[in-house]
Amino acid sequence: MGRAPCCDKANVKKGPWSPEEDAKLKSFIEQHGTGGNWIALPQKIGLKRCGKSCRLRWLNYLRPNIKHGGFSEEEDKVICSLYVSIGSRWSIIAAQLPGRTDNDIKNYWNTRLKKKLLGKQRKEYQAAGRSKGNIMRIKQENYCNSRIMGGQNNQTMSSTFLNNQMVPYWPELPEPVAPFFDRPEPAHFNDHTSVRKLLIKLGGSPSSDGHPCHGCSMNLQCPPDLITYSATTPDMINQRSADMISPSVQIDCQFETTGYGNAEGVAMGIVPQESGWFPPDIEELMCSNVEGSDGGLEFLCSWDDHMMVNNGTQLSWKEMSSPISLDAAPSDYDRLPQGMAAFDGDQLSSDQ
DNA sequence: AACGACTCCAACCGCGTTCTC
DNA sequence: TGAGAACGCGGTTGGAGTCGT
Repeated sequence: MGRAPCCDKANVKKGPWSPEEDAKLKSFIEQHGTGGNWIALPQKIGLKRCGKSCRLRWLNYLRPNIKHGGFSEEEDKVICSLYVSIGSRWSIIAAQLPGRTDNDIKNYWNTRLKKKLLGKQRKEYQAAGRSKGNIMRIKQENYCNSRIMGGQNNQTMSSTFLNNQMVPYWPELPEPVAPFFDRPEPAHFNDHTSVRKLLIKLGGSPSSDGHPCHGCSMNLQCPPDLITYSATTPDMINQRSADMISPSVQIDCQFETTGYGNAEGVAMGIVPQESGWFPPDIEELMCSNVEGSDGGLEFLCSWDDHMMVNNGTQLSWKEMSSPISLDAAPSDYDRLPQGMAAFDGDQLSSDQ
């Protein structure tokens, strides 16, 4: 038995909203709130719209204090940083950018930001005319230096982020174990995942031999086989997963994680190092993030270190106290009871 | 001016999660 | 406790606008 439709599809209007419909919806919600039931709301107002459509329209367009377009550099950085950390969880990212909606950020990322980053990096690579090996070596040194210099604790990261001085500290969110065999084959290039991995890579740098910290003066232990790891059976994967979260490898190998996590939120998963895993243009880009470029990704380098390591100790998700509020996401607006006027007033007055 | 390619974004769709009874 | 309803989210699509030829 399939899922019941949320509304009578035959009797609902679809497509762009008219100014009259907008006015009706806005006026009603401002006066009465949503009543906690989007499905019933269109009937109350006399709109021939699906409740879900009303909700979307309100959240993405009619809600007070919505900003459209004109993303700042700071916002770009926050989006990229959070994308690296948590992936395409647009609602969480949106919660950190006041006035932005998840849909807006998603569109911005897919249509502009991603291309902007890719385009810049390609140009610089072509202009630099450097060999991949040289660039990787430079970047690796850069990464290791930043790692050695790193040492900020949670609190410092929190305050600097809140002052907009630095990209945020954002721990890996816990996810169900996503085994390594989930990674796409080269022939099935997964754009979201791969671009994210790319950003992670640009934020740090593996060495050419596959060890992320080869030559680094810190005593980092990261078995090379974890980097070029491959497993073909669930048993192998489980065993490797257990290995992965042992204390000796957690800290260093986090840098190469895909963002997957185990139940405790300890990130697991390895970005494949084999040449040819990324498509040619992405591989080219991966090698083009040279020191001193203004491609806009350098901030990821220092941030990745801090993101994963706190005073030399791997923290689980539960142990971390994110400075970024997960509450008060824009979508919480519609949960407000009828007495939402106070909230509205505060929001509006602070914005005017 | 006309046309096709491309870009952008509002809106839709489907599915996992949460809530309610 | 389980089923159905509703919510919330991320991926995708359609079409209007823009650009290049």
